[in-house]
Amino acid sequence: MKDRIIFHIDCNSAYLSFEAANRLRLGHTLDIRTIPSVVGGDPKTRRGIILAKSNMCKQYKIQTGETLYTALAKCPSLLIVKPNYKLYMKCSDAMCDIIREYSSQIQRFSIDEVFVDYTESEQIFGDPITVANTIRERIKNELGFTVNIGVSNNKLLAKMGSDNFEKPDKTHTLWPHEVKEKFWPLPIGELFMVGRATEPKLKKMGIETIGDLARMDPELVKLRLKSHGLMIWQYANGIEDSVVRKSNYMTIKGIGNSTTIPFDVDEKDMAYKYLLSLTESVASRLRSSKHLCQVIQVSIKYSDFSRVQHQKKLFNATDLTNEIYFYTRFLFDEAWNGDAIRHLGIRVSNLIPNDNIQYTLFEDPADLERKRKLDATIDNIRNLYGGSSIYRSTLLHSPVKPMTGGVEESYPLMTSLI
DNA sequence: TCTGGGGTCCTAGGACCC
DNA sequence: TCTGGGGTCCTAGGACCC
Repeated sequence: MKDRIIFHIDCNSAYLSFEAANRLRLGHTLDIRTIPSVVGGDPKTRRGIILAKSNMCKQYKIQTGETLYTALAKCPSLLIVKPNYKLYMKCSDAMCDIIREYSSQIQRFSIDEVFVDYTESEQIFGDPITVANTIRERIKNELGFTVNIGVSNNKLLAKMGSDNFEKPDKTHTLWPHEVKEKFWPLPIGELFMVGRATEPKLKKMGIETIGDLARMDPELVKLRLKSHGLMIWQYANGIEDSVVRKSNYMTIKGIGNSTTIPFDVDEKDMAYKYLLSLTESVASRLRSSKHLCQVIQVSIKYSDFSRVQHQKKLFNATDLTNEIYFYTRFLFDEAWNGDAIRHLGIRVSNLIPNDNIQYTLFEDPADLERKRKLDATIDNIRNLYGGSSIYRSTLLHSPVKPMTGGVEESYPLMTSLI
């Protein structure tokens, strides 16, 4: 069988580059990439962490994920921009439009990452490196931001090629014959799927580089780290054969929303209000995806950052806001230990298509139809006039918004496995 | 560095069944 | 019968990604 040719295209400092390009397009004269600047949340609402940073932040040792507070201490003149996800989505769409001109086999891995299967396109467009460079130049010239492109025979090596070598605005190959020389010397923490917890375990085994892991006995790694160990051993050896899937939109596994509350909550009623607001978003997204859920999960993060999570499998699948809210309260009561709450989340999963509603023995089908119609009507009003156009009376005179969380439709979803 | 919000998958233990 | 083993379901928690 013919070897595949895979690209991985990765935006450099995505959110910050998108902001910079947009400001220039609007006529600003300052390119915020040339000064210390970050995209981040609002510290007043306790969402103050850095999501993306300009290259100039490096000299101040500002890190992605740290608080704006500590970053400002390192660099008082730091420019802070609030995130604008609608803009980022537009940039991502525009980038994909360019990429699609060169292959129909593309997979949006996240808002700023795309896999491309170039195998079939080679006979039309020619040399993959030349085309990768063309795509890179076109994105820079037409959209105003830069990308790194990794080229190889599988998705893992393509991704490692775009992530781990010189940035920004570069194309790198990481063909299997280059693995030993270019891939193996990298520190083990750079390997996809080796994170905060796995890295120290590997280091304890004397593994410092990706090559160290690749040369280990796979049985030994599996013994210590189970199936995850075997997987990262294969990754270290450049072994990975998943296909570039057109879209994972149809195979969505769950829908969740969560929020950090601007103040600590220690009253059940206030917690319920946030849960209701979250339920409104989750249930409405569930209905618009045309699914019913069979599992509901509530998670609580306390002010000391410890967290608990309780879930329940339902007897009958549902998409009704009120029914989901009922179980949400039940699960919250079960899980909450009375301590001050910082963060609340709701997730629904075990989804099934909504085209075949099971009527229960104990419920009047006409009554269920009425409830479904009510939800559908509310969804329609919100689609037409916005999320705040219709309020639950309990949320009217409270700090809680009628809906909390939610993502744009067709927002690219990623899975932890590539 | 005192840590957002959106996801997915894996594992271990207990309940329950045959 | 107080004792086995295997299978499946459910739940809580952990790990990883961007």
